[in-house]
Formats: sequence, C-alpha cells, structure tokens
Amino acid sequence: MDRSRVKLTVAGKAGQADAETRLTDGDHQALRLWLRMLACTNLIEGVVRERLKTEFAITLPRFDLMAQLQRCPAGLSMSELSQRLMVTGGNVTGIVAALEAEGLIAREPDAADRRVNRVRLTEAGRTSFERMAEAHEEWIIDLYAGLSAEEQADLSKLLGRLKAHASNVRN
Amino acid sequence: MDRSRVKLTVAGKAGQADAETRLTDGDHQALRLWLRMLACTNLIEGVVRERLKTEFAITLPRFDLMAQLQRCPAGLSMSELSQRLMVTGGNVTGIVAALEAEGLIAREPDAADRRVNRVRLTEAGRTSFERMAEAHEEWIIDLYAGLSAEEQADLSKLLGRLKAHASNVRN
DNA sequence: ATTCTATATTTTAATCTTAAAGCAGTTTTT
DNA sequence: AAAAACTGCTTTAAGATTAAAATATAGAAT
Repeated sequence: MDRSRVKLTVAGKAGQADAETRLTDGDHQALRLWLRMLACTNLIEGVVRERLKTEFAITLPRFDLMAQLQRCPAGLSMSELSQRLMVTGGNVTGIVAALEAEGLIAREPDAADRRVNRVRLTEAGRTSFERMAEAHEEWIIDLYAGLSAEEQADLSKLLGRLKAHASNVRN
Repeated sequence: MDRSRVKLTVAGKAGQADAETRLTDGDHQALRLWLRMLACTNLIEGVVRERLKTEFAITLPRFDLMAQLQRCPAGLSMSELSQRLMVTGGNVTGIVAALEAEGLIAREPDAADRRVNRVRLTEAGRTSFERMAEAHEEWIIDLYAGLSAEEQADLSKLLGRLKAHASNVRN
C-alpha cells in the first residue's frame, strides 16, 4: 500500500467525512444502509474516474460508451447506445461527437433506414480500449479484494434481491 | 403495486437494459459485482431524484445540502459543507446560491474570520426540509423492504468491509 | 512590520446530464 | 395516396460537477 501520494486537496475533492459518518441515532436502518451503499459506490466510481483520467486521459462516460461498442463489433445505433448506457439520447449525441472528434469511433448512415446512425469503434479505438479495459478490470479486482470470493458472492446475491425489489417499487 | 403509469419514454430515460445485463461469460466476478452494485445504486438514486423533483420540486444535491444543515442548527461554513457532501467548493457555491435565491437557506459572514461564510436553514427551509425528509425516509425504507432486517444487516456489514478496503486502495 | 504560507471562497472553462422541443424519415390508418 | 402516428436523432436550456486559477483574509516566520 502506497501512502506516499498524500492528498493536499488544494482545490480538489474535499477531505473524508462521508455522508454515513454524519448519521443520528434516530435514523432508520434502511437509511443508514442506503448512505453506506452510496458512499461505497461513490468511492469506487471516484477511483475509476480519476485513474481513467490520469492514466488514459479519458472520462468515465466515454469509456463506458466504448465498452458497449466493443461488445458489438457490428456497431450500434444511437438509440441502442442510449438504452444500454441507460442515459438519454441527447447525452449520447454529445459523447459520440466527442469520441468521433478524437478518432476513436466512427459513424455511418444505415443503408436500410436513413434515420439511423450506426456507430462503431475505429481500429485506433479498439486498440486503445483493449489496453484501458485490462487496467480497469484490475482496478476493480483490487478494490474488491477486501472481500473473499464467498463474501463477494453473498454481496452479489443480496444486491440482486435488492435490485429486483426496488425495480418493482419504482413503477 | 401500481402498473398504470406506463412509461412511454418519449425523450426521457431509455428503456431497461441495465449495464449488468450486458456482461460476457469471460468477465471477472468482481467486475460483475461492481456493475450490479452500480445498477442498484443508480436505480435507487434515480427513484429518489425523480420523486424529489415531482413531489417537492427540488433536486437531490439541494436536498442533500439541506440535510447537512438540518443536523447543524448553528450553521456550517462553505468548507464544512464541501467536506460533508464530499464535493468541491465550487460546487457548493452554486448550490448554496440556488437555495439562497429560493429563501430556504441564509448566509452570514463569520464574526471571527472574515473569510468565512456561515450558512444555515431559514425557518421556511427547516419547515420545508422536515416534510421532505419524512417522505424520503419512507421511500428508502420501501425500496429496501425486499430485504429482511437480517439481510440488511449482512449487506451493511459487507459494504462496511468493502468501503474500508477500497479506502486504502485509493491512496 | 513584512513576507511567506496556508485557508476560505468564488470564478471560469470543460464535461456530463436531463427534459423538452423540433426535425427528418418511416409506418400505419383511413 | 394523404393524414396521422411513431421512431431516431439533434438541439436547447438548465443544472451539476470538477480542476484550476484568482481573490481575500489569516497566521507564522523572520
């Protein structure tokens, strides 16, 4: 563990006193759990975001979009990207424009339906993504290494149940 | 369960095909777990965000800021808010400005240190927050009701361990 | 006292995000 | 075929977010 990179926090992300720390005794168990879960997710997401930026000069949304494209070498339409990334169409428009400007993806009009734009990774994009994805997977493995394989399985199961229930509540 | 509110998704958030659904067999356990956790958090956060907006016409960041202030009737400085919310100072500046414009919070210069701005809830802000907080807690309880008290405790324990480990990895 | 250093806050530029409105092209109804 | 309805995408306006630079004040060192 390398403690040498001390964070001075001149103007960056503030010190650590996360949401959870601030709870009162009166708060309900579910509320505490939710804040803890949020803190965990933000922590991990923050690490990923920061490393993608410093090590690969890319943002998380752009990385995520490239990840979707890599699984579909034939390409995806803007709508399909929107669904898979669970974001609005306008958002995809912006991210695709940025990645296209960087030469990492390309778009072609669909032959059958002139409304559709088909997006795919360029060769440069594929090469670049493969390197990033490998590093990314290692980061995640390391971040979760505090839990044994069995604990990870337990966590996954609980989250699966939570997700199933919460999905119903939403509607 | 009310299924009557069918989502037409004209231009809003796209259909449901969450990140997790898109995984390959080759992906590592930790990566799958991470995507599931992210999907869960986003799901719950989305519900909260949406309901705060439709039922109380407020955004989640503003609600979170008010929550911090409610726990500290004496008020908090901008820096303290920044730390507790785990966001940058510039971000707090913007959110405080918005809440001040709505008359929900007030700011006064600190007597002892002229650099400091002390922020607190106004009477209107406190009244408004109390109503929202009550509803919010119920939403969370409902969203987590798919897990028994024991399962919630297990989940909390696992997340606590994960958080502790990931905090170390970050540095 | 003056200079250096640190802290508190704001401003700016860039990116991401959503909801809503609009345009272009496709499909269905009549 | 014309009209209506739908689908795919982009644009716009508003908000959130960060990092970095700028400003103002405070405290420490000389």
